[in-house]
Amino acid sequence: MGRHFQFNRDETLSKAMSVFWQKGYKATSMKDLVDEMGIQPGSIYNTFGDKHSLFIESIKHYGEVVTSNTIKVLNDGESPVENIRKFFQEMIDRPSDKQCIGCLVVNTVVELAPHDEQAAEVVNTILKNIEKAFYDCLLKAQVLGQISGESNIKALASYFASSTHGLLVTGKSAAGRQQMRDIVDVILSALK
Amino acid sequence: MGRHFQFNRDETLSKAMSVFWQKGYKATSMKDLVDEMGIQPGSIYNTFGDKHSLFIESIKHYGEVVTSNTIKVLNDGESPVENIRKFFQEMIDRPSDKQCIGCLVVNTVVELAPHDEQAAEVVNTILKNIEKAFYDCLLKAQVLGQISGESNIKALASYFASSTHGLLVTGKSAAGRQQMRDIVDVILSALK
DNA sequence: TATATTCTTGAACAATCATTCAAGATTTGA
DNA sequence: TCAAATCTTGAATGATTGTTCAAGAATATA
Repeated sequence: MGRHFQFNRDETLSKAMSVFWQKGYKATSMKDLVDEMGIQPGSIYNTFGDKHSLFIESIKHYGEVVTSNTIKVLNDGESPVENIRKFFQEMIDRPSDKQCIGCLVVNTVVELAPHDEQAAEVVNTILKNIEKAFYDCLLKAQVLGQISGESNIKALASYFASSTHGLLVTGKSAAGRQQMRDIVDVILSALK
Repeated sequence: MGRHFQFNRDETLSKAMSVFWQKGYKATSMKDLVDEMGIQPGSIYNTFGDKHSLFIESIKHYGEVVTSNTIKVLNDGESPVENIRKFFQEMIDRPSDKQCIGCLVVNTVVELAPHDEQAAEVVNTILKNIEKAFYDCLLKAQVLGQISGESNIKALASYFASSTHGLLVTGKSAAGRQQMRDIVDVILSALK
């Protein structure tokens, strides 16, 4: 019994995530969140706890979306190597979408991870899962004979993850489309 | 005439830079700066203007140091290719130094560049200079016949810059030493 | 319909933020 | 030695921060 919630939990969490994604943790004020989420401070605290808890839940949500999406792209179709190409092609297409806001996980690694243990743990888990997705994909490629059996696919997986971070940073700077394409071409040459 | 400055401008700027480097722009309070720089708010405002101006000057200072250091490493000795290897070797050795604080330029690209035009311009200039240092080095390598004349060295320069960003992000996460070495090995395989 | 329960509101809170400025300290030139 | 000039100090400022809470609104059960 009692009054029902007037808002959808997942929807408001998604909106909070969006604000943190665009502005970063510190630069996002409670006022920003109230404005964007469309509910009052009391409801936010009642539902999500304090600002930090809301942020942690936001990264977790973001991580789930990104991880499952990555796994999907890397497992689609029948050619693992082609899937990795597709993954990086999508990286190039992203920055022009919306307003070039990069990746919440990378943003968090840079802004908070060194001083926020809880945030560090969450993002490290996400990064590990994405690296594992690369590893699984490379293993398939190796089994299919698309890449040499002598390749160090553990190293390659770490490399692709790190290259992704690099692209996300580069994409936030003044890098142009062609430059991003050039970089991706070289990154993918590691598969030859 | 009038009272002399009781502090060294460059020394206090260097200390401010250090705080911004460790904590980020938003997370650094004026109190932090007063404590670390060892001078009172009035002196800071009198000498550097407001917090934002002090930050801009801090990145510029950081950029000069990093750019000249990169140029030095990439031009040392007689083997350009070997210099690139050395550059990335130093990247691996860094994270354990001090407390793994990454790179102020990359931190700024992520935290401020999308919303702070002035900061964006400063860091983009720095990034362009570092990429140019890679380009000049690769050009030398090509002239010396260390890499193929058909290599797209403009693309390679962008790639090495982006790979550096990636390593700086990866180094801030839970990545271990061996993982960093693995990644650098693959990065450098683009030179073969 | 009355009561208990639960969510919503938004004003109020203390803490912290960046910034200012008048008073004091130090120096130079007269 | 006095006066003008300039730097230093740190308390005070008003704005903004994250958070709380009492009052009001909505719902379920009896």
